[in-house]
Amino acid sequence: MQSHPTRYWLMKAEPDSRVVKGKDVKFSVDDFESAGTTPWEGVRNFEARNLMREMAVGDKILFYHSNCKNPGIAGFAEVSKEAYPDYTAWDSSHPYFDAKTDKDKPKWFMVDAAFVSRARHFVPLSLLRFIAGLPSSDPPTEIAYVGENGVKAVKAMQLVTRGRLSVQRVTEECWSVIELLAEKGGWESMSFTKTNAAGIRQAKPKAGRKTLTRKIEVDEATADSHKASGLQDEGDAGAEAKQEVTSGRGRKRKASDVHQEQLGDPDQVPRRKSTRTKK
DNA sequence: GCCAACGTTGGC
DNA sequence: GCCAACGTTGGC
Repeated sequence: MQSHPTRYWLMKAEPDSRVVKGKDVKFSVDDFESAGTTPWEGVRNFEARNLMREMAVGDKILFYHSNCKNPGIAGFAEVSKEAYPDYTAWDSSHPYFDAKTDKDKPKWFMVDAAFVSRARHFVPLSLLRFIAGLPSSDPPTEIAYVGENGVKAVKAMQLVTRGRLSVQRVTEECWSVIELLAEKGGWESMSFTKTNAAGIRQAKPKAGRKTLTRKIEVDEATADSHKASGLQDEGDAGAEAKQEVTSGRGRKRKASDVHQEQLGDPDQVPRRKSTRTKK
């Protein structure tokens, strides 16, 4: 039934409890497994939204644990319902209510995702970063089975090169590598946490941005949440594809991610899919 | 339209 | 909890 080839995506959720407006937004692989199918609500980022609108039933999803002690891919899922308006944006009691949208012209969308399986071996981000930092395309012996193409695929993952988008496109090669890693494991004896074995990681540039300038005292007031909600319009901006990253402050990227989520029914526990919510 | 400030994401 | 990365807002 799909009129086009299956596509692959990576979607993040936060497995640790975090209370937002009185509701715990945590959504771990355990929660996902229990829920079976869940609406991916709360995404309030244009690029992430646009990607969800490209999803078709049957597309595969890498379920990622974000903003936690041990981030990484915890399971597999698939799109079970195409994008439709995210009704939580109209729920004024909801943490991610967006007063700027109206039902006649939905701005935010969500898809339904169905849990498929857990990763037999949790695939930590640290492993992916380690692979991405390898000097060549030769995988270490422990995971020789991923092959050179596998290493190349990981090196190109947005999860590694970009990071912040909570809904990302993933190549078929990448999907295969993650699936293999999750199935076979083998890196248990390696140590690449933090400084990781090769010390790779992206070293950080140090001079970078000047954002540091700001650190003022912000009162963390609770800001209204409206701010980020976006105002851009929906028009689809979609595509923006790439842009350059200018140096200095003005970087420009394009989209971003962000989503959060919320709850579904009053009875149900709210689940968060996205990573970070705003405070 | 540019760019500085700001607020958030999210790894560590 | 810290802070780097970066999207977004808003002044000009």
